[in-house]
Amino acid sequence: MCPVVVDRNAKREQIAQAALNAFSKKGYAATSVREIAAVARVGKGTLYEYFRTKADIFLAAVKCWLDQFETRFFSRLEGIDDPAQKLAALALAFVELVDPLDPMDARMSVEVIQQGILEGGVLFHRPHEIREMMAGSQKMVEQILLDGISKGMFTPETARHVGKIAVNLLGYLDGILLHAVVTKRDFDLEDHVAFYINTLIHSISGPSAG
Amino acid sequence: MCPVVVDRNAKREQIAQAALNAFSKKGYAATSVREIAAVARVGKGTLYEYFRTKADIFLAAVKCWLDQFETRFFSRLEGIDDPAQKLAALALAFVELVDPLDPMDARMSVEVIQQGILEGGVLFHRPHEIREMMAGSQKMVEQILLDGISKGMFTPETARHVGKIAVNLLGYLDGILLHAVVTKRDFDLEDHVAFYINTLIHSISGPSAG
Amino acid sequence: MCPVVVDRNAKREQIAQAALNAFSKKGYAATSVREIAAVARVGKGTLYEYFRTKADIFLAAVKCWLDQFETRFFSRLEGIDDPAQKLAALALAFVELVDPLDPMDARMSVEVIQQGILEGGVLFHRPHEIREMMAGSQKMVEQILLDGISKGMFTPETARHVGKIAVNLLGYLDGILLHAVVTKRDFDLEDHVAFYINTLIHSISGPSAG
Amino acid sequence: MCPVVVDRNAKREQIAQAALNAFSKKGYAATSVREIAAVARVGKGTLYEYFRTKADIFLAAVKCWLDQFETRFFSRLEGIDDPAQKLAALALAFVELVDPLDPMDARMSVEVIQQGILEGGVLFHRPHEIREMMAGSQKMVEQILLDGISKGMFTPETARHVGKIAVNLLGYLDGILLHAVVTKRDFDLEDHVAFYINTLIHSISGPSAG
DNA sequence: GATGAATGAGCCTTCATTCAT
DNA sequence: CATGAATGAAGGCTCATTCAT
Repeated sequence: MCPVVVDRNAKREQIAQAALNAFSKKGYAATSVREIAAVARVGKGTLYEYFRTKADIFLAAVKCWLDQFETRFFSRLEGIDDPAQKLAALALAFVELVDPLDPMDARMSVEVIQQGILEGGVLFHRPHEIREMMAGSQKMVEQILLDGISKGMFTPETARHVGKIAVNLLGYLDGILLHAVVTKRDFDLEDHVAFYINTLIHSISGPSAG
Repeated sequence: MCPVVVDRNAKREQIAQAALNAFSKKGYAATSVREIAAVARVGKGTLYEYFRTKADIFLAAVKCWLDQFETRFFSRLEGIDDPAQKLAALALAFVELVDPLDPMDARMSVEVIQQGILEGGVLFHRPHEIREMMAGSQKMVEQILLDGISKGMFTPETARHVGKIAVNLLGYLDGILLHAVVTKRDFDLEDHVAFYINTLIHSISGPSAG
Repeated sequence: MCPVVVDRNAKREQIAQAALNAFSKKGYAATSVREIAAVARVGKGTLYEYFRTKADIFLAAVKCWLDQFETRFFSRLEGIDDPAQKLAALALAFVELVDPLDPMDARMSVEVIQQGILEGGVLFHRPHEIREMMAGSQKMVEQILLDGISKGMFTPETARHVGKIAVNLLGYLDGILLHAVVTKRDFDLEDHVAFYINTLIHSISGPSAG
Repeated sequence: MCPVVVDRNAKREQIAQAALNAFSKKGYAATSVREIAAVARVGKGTLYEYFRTKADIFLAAVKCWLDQFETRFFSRLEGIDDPAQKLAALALAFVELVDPLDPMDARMSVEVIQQGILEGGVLFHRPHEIREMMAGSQKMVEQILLDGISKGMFTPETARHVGKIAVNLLGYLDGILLHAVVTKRDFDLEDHVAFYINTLIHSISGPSAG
């Protein structure tokens, strides 16, 4: 007559968020379904009402993580117009989003890479999903570069390398973040990134930029 | 009085090598000791004659991997004197050592990072080991830079940034390699790395370099 | 909201009882959890829903055994008032509770002793538990003796030895039971015990008892 | 031409002795063949030159234990003539042979009982061996009693009960020793045994003994 | 819809025994 | 004769998944 209406999507989201917390602490393999259920404050069986397998839960957690990351990320870039400043802001946003004491983001990055690389990894046969995760950021960086060129701030020659520059920048950011996390940050991350960005901007700026 | 004589060290090494193959395919958690034994072509019990635990086997595999990497690496740099060329060679060595079809190295990198980052990871409480693994490469890059400065090829100002430049370079290389592996190399890795190195060298070279 | 309701305590008890049967047949070490599960008619995994380890199962089985023993034991002594008769009844109860064809009690005694004595035994570091198991019986015997003294049936001098007499009696009973079990009862157990009790009672009875 | 002559029996004995030490510390199941070999200071393979199985080693250890026990035992009784004193000496010999700090004897007793009682126990299908182990002591006690009777120190009626008295005495001694070991001797063992013996002797002595 | 009791495949590890030397 | 390297069966235990309620 009056069935309890539950927003299935909301609950899925809640579970995915809980799973994200769990997975980013101990990784996919070491996180048990029981733990996820406990963190999500639902019964173990309930998980299987919303997801078919543990792997599905992981996928949802990854999506959850990406969404949150994007949201936080864009809010950092809002209102910045100058392309050079925008590049710097983008890089620093990456950096600042990694809390050295709770480096959930970095851990999830590694876990995602892991699961995508390894045979038998949860994402191994889903290159599409992985490709998609990365495409967004690349487009964004390219856009900034093209904008700078059209504004005359970056040399026209830069146009020939936008793809390379974007991929390199994102690769660098991921790599330096990993190093920071792995070494428990025994170097000044912000400083290093700023140095990289300065060099980059300098190399693509026209002579008038000096 | 006359027991079977076996070179225990050689056998350890052989097992470690086999374990390396196994671990780099499926990761630590997903690789069972049974599989390791099968790859090493020994009985399951034999593993425990040479190692106390699965974690110990992993450690040995990591060491094995590092050793091999260093060996191959140094052989690439032999006989190169020009600092700029040396930097380029170093970067390309990194790149070329990652076989896109069997990217063992990248996978082990990720696995090692993983085990070092994650709570309960095999390397979690061994930051010393991890730090050590990374220190060698950094020193090497710094040495090349200083050499270039003393030879007047790199600007004296570069001296103030050798640490940063080295860390950034290595971070970049790891990051871009990961991207290459994860995306199954849908960009031209060598080209991207060459571009990065050119930009770097250009930015630290004196005006006469132009 | 509406999960399967199971009386967890009842199930624990049921498993403990099954474990008791298994352990008393083959001992702690030689009984596998698989066997316990089979006897309890549950899955292997289910055991671990109710107990943390095999050792915990053993402990529960021991408690189960003690409880049952006490219950059967007290029912034998009910309604007997005469102290001498009570001593005799107590001894015979011990005896009769050991079925020569299924001498579970004696076997569990030995197993408990074993696990308590041996380095690495499950009960080795729980002297408290063992002490407690034994204290009850001793108190009971002492009470009977004191009762007999106050009724003038046992000599006042007996009072000085109640502790010794009780410990000796219980030691004797355990020892003679073990012999009976070990030798598969090739002597008349009841007769021997009766003889011992008669001698004991005679030695502590006043001259008027003659 | 000149083969090394090794006294196989001596080596067997040496191994059995080492095994005895090992078994009496941790019991049959928990003692590994490797440990026995280590204690015996021989190679693991060597054990199998002298024994067919671990069970055989245990048997030899048991025999070794019994032999030593008897030897020590008889040396205590030498030169005592008075039957009553002899009984007392015999009982105290039992007691004194159990070192409270290294209660090897008691542990071996339990282990032997264990292995004889339990299904699958090493001695389970060897009742003959067990029977034999016990027969010697019983005969000895009976002999003392008969001697006392013929000397007029024990009542003629005692003759009807020599078997019972002997079995009871030995049962008592085993039982009280076990209690002493299990409770880590929290009662005065010698005192209790002396009390038992006094009562026994008193009950079988003629009126003139008073 | 929600739950947690139940399960067995599969994990890492130990160990008695064999056998080449 | 003496050895220890090699082994696989078997052990205790975990955990993703199912299912009755």
